This record gives sequence, structure tokens and C-alpha cells, in this order.
Amino acid sequence: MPELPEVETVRRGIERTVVGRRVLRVEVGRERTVRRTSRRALIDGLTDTVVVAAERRGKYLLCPLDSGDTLMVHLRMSGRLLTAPAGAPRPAHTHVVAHLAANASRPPEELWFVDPRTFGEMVVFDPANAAVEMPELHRLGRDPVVDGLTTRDLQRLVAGRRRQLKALLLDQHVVAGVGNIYADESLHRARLRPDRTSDTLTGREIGRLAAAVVAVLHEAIDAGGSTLADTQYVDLEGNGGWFQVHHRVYDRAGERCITCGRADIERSVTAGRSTCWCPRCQR
DNA sequence: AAACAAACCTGTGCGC
DNA sequence: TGCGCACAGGTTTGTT
Repeated sequence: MPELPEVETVRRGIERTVVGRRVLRVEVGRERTVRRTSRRALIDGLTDTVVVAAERRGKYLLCPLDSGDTLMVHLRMSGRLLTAPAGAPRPAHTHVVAHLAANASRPPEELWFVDPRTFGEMVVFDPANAAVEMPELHRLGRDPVVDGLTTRDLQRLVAGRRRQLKALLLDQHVVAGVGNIYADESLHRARLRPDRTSDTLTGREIGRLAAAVVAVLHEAIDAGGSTLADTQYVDLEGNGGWFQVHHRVYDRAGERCITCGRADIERSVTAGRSTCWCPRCQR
């Protein structure tokens, strides 16, 4: 579910309510959530540490600890991070609980990792050894929000390659953080068909696409991300985002395009993913 | 190199 | 009401 704007919203929540607090105790239910290492490794790596920052690369949430290690959280399809008062009843599929010490402004709380589909992951790793423990971090492409994404950046990324634009945007090694929603929304804003190949783009079109990706992601962050009908995605406090009301194509197949008002949004499978686009606006 | 399918899981919504 | 199937915001792996 969560793409860059949703993970960024969670990151800001962690920054506001978790950074600076000590982890007193850790419970791990499902071992699958900590499959990269083990229950023991997560518990030992997190217990009695202070979370000193909250960072993000693409869809990876990275929290440096005062021990020198870093906590990595990836929400994948259905993961959620939630804060709750100590002792509050836990929802189904709560796989990890970190007990947080009170501080001047907050009472004792718990940080929950809830994940019905169990694709999500948590691990405490040593950043000095990241090449071995978290190799995918080093293979991530540019983060359009952290690094920016200029026309020239995108020109370099597509140079000498022939790829469908949808696949290009979804490839985390090229651009980190764009998922199915924001790929479709970016392509619509750039007025480019999802199945156009990168080698057919003019310089002007590359510029439109780079600008569209950056603009869509920033607007989505400003709206707190997208919460769809299933309300799977919520922030740390359990509140949904509202960018879904600005979606122009995603999940609108069969509906009239609100940009041109003269064609219906089509659905196809491109890059192996359900894809929504306007046959009139997008060339 | 790039496209494609399958795999990892559980929940939900829809047609019958 | 119940059943079976398609599908879901991600990523990796293996095959054409």
C-alpha cells in the first residue's frame, strides 16, 4: 500500500512522537516480520536504545539509534506503524510492539507494527555493514523528494535504454519511492501513455515527466498521502490521508477523465500492474 | 536488457 | 447467507 508520500507521512509522525524516546521493552509476535535476522536480534538491537532520528529513502524508513545501529522498517503492502497508550488493546496482526518511555510531553506509549499480509519487515542493522545487511539500500535510485529529480537527472537515467515508462517509474533502482498510484498519477500529469517507451521521449517530454513526478509526490505529501476505500493506510495516530480525492486516474477506470472531460479512463495491465490512464490526454 | 509470471500472505468485494 | 474467485498500495526471483 504505502508509497513515498505515505512513508514520508509516517516518518514525520515518528520524528514528532518517537524520536528522543527510549525503548524500554520489545515484543515480537510473528517471526516472519523479522525474517532478515531473528526475534532475538530485533529485541536485543532495540531494547534500551533511544531513537535519535527518522529518515527515509524511497519506501524504506530508517531510524538511527543511540547505539550506533539503525532500525529499518518497510511497510510493503499492508504494514502500518501506530502509536497507542501503554496497555491499549492491540489490533489483529500486531507483530511487533515497542514500549516507549514517557517524556516531558507524552505518557508511556507503545509503537505497534501491524501487518495483515506479513510482507512488511523490521530489522536493526549496523550502518557500517549496510552493504551486507541491507544491500538493497545501496541499489536504490534517486529519491525525488530527498534528492530532487531534474530533467537532466531523468535524461541520464533513461539514456541508452528502452523501457515502458510505467516500468521505469516503478523500478526502485531508477527512481525510489514511486509505486502504482503515483506512477499512474505522474504519467497522467505528464500527458504520457504508460506503455510509451523511454527511447521515444523528446527532451521536453522527459522534462514534463520529471516535473510531474516531483509535483505529484510533494502534493501527496502535503495531503498526508492516499487512503483508499479499505482505509489500509493510516498515519501513526490512525488518521487517513486525503490525496485520494485528487487522484485523476488511479482507481477511476471507466469514469470520465476530469482533465479533458471527453474520454473515459482506461485500465490495462502494464509492467505487470493494474494501470489507469486517459487515452485522450496521454500520448 | 527488458518483459513477464510466479511467489510471498491475508482480507475484501463481487458475482452467482 | 455462503462460496469461490479476482484482486490489492511491494519486491524478489526465475524464465523467456
